[in-house]
Amino acid sequence: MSPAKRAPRKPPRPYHHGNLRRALLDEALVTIRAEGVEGLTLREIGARVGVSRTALYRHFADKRALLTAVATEGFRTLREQLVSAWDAGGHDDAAFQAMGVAYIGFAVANPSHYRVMFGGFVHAEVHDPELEVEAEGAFQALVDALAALQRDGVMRAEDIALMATHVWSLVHGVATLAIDGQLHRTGAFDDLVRYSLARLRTGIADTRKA
Amino acid sequence: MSPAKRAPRKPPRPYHHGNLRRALLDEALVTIRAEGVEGLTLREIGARVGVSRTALYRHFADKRALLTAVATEGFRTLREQLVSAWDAGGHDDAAFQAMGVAYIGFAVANPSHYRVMFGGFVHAEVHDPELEVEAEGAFQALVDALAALQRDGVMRAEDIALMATHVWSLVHGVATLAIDGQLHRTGAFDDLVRYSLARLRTGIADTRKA
DNA sequence: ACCTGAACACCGTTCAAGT
DNA sequence: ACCTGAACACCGTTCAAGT
Repeated sequence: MSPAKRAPRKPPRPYHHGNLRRALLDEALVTIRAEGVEGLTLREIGARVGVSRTALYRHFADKRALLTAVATEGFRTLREQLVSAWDAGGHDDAAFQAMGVAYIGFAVANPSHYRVMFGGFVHAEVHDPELEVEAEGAFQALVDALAALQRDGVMRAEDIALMATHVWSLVHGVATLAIDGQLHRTGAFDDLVRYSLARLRTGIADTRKA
Repeated sequence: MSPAKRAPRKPPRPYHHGNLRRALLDEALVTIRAEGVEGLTLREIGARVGVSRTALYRHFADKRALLTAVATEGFRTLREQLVSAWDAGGHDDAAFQAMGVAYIGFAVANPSHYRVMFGGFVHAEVHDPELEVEAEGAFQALVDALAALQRDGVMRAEDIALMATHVWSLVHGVATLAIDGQLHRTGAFDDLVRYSLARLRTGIADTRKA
């Protein structure tokens, strides 16, 4: 049979040839967004993608491996967005604020990803090297920015790991409270982000005479 | 043979007469602490307490109701510890730092409670009045302290809800990162808590001339 | 290689029945 | 009132078998 005349009567499934993995990940994200991580079932994902319940095990060792892949992807995207904000802003004080907005914005825009990244579903004593690399990379973007600002005399010249973790804690706190619907006591969300980042900056700014 | 005539051969179960609820809650906490909220199964709790799988439904409507009860209890304890720290410290600047230490300390000492309180297992659009009251109470303890400090000219006279949420975000961020094992990049945990609370204070302190 | 159905050992929850 | 066993409709995962 020549390739020319063998047009298949049944069009091949779009996930064939290696993109089943991608389709499963996308479907997982949609499901988590709609029903929470708790509501994620492998069977339903398979059904939605149009594949048997066990097809998923060709691409992921188990359910946790799926979630680890989601988290890994999330850290990579987060790092990209942090670096973008820092670079686009010109590596100065305002760019740092923009990084903070980008961090919280990522979490609020991708709550499914963020919850899997930090919800304790993955990190509990599991050592996935790829996940570790991406998580480290995102943290490093923050460290790099702070180091530059310290060099320029904008921020206090203090232990960089302590300062970066302090900053991370604040944006992580705002992000998780927002995602978990705990901010109904406060006014507009944008006002909170602006206020919180301004107070953060005051707390770590270098106020010595030049 | 028997030690005494009135000694029952089968000692009565300790959970009878109303304390089965208490026993179930305690066992749930132990299990969550050991295996995470994910690993909590009603059947195992029943078995551990020495009761059938369905006995639990006499005291809780369903699994979520059990978790809601755990969360409610957690908010109540948290409020008590925050108020204690604030009162014992004499309602001043140092007492506020002590409140911060108490908040983070509660989370780290009671990760099971804390995870259920904020892990998104309960709060998603569920309106439990008792839970709401206790959560509000804990937040109010923070608001009250900040209001007093604003009155005394220690903290900036800014929107109290914004400021309280900012403070809450930071301690919540430190607490959750600690619980989720994300702070291995930083040095000693106590140093981080001290540093972070000091930078928080600088950020919201009133620096006007008297 | 990639996918499938059947099967296994679990879940949360309901319910008729016991004391 | 409080507790029980049996039953139902689900899970994640394994495995022999198909293409």
